[in-house]
Amino acid sequence: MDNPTIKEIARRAGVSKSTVSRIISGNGYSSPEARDKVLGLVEEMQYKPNAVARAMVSQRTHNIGVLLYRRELPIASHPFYGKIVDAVLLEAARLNYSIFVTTDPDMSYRSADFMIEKRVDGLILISRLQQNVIDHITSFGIPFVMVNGSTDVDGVIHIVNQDEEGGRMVAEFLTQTGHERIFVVAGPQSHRSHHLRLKGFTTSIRQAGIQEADAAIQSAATSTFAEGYEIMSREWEQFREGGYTALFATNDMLAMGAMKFLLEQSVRIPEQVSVVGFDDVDFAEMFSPSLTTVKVDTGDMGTQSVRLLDQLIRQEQNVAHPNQLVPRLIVRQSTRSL
Amino acid sequence: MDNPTIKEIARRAGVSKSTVSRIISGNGYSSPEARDKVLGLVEEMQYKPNAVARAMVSQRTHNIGVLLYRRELPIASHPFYGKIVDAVLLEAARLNYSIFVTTDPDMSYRSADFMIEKRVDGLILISRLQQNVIDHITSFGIPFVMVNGSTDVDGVIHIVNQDEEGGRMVAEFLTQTGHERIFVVAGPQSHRSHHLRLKGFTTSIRQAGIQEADAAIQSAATSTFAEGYEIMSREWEQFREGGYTALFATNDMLAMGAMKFLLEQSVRIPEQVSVVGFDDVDFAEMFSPSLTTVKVDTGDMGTQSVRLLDQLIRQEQNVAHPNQLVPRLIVRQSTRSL
DNA sequence: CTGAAAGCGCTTACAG
DNA sequence: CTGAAAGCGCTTACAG
Repeated sequence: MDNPTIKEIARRAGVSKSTVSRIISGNGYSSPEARDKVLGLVEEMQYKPNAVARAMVSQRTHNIGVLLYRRELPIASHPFYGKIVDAVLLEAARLNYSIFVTTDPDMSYRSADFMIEKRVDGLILISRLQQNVIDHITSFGIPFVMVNGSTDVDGVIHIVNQDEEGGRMVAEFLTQTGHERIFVVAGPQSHRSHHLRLKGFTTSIRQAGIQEADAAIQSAATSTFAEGYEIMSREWEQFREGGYTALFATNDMLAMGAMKFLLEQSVRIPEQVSVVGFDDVDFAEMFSPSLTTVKVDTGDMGTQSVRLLDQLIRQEQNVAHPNQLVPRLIVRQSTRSL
Repeated sequence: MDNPTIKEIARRAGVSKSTVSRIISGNGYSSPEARDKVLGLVEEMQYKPNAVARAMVSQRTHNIGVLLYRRELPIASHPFYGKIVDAVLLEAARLNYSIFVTTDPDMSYRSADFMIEKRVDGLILISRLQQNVIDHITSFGIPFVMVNGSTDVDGVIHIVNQDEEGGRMVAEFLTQTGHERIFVVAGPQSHRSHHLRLKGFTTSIRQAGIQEADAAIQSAATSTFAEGYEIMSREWEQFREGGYTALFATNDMLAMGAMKFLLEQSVRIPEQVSVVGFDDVDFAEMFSPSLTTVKVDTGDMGTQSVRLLDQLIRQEQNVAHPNQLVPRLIVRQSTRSL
């Protein structure tokens, strides 16, 4: 029942453990006879090298920890962060790493410490993380990269989208299609992405000579569908009386939550109101009407995070900080020209 | 930079490695003086026990591998399976296991073998897996449980929903609310859950004396939103001319895909057609109109899978096979009484 | 090309 | 209560 060891193979093959090790790992010389014998036994006995023992001597586990800092569910199934995780999984497999996925509802050191005890080769930190957690991780000298974090940190590789540019794209698109009265639902401004999306949007809108926009910015406490719905229902009076022709939310979930409320009030989208989101989560295309949005390349985020982390782990010199990812406006059914 | 070891602590504390080990692990006796000294150093040097070394001697890694057998993205972010993964993550943390999440697009032994090499304590197998993979894993004697697999396997703990019962609930709900002409989109019948949902539905519908239903069953090749949309557009003529007042799909994604097509044809839901799905993925409630569906308790699936696996790992006697989870009909905006 | 020895960082009897 | 020794399953110089 127990897995056979190199020792057992050596015994049966009539050679030393060293020889078996060399043959299996492919490092060093071996005679064809020994090779045939050993490889035959490996096959026959279904020998699987013990990665734990290997890690012990090589001081490399080939494991990477993904830390998803989220206070609540969903975690891995999050419509945005889950996409990053998926890409991480795929790229990690390509580079022969295994992935520990962990979360830390308490936003404490706990899960980071746990990963350190497991001696992961590196860490991928996703979403909101406090400065103190980063300091803590840094103090252990373990390689890590951040993905879409709340804030930039000096010297830390941080993979993010050009969110300000994305916000600008939304503003230009809406103004160029004739919208002037725009209602904005702005996600938590403590998070870099929501902050920059709003900033890019408002800056651009002002440049287009639209002033009223300011008054129509609603702050969302979270970035969820429920929150979008809630805000819209709370501000329904103001919205209706404001003569708004468009709505922009700093992410898709907020946008769709708001949209659902509007649809329930029999507001016709896009005939009466155009709606734009941000992220391009899967559901954006599925919603009815499908949502015009700015696509964030979450696949690239995940892929890059693994590649960069791998470079850090392998101690490559001068690992270049990544360029911010280029967003792309995707026009769907939820918007129209006036 | 390197993590301090027990040896270093021992040296500084002026005691032996054995003593340090006993104090840190809490097994065995130690004097208060030694304890103070050692614990002080642990704190000061930020000592983190090396879980790899511990695993080496204890023959337990406290790691669990989650194998998601899926041919395509999404993986961890899958609207249904991702929920199971989330629950697994949470329960695993509670029981002090770390989770490797892996996938295997080739449906081969590869990722299973990889997990075996990593010497995980056990495996959680989710979704479609071939019998040969199961045989392969079984041959290694590693504890594992299945969650929502394609098929039952003798002696293997398999956590599933009462899908046949759920199908029956849908049929009863629709017939009792006056529907007789029901259009059915049936997901891949090679998968246990789709098969049983359809079976429960058709059996019940026949008992209610409705015969025509048979003719209206459309087979879906996959269980995706795109497939639901595609089928509905392909069968649009037949659907319109058939006078159907209701549509049942064996999962939510198919249902919403079909619904989106209908909405695009200006079909009013539920006024003209009632739609029922199955699963209760997050989107079901968010969709507009929100989808009436049968809730599968994915949270419980994930939680139970970890608990049962833990029992197998700890070699508890007589681990009871779990009861099938009880589904629950959730009536939302997409259905109405005739 | 091969084998004996040391060592990766722990834990666990065992003797004292 | 404490320490020396052996061992978990490998890899890696080193000598031959």
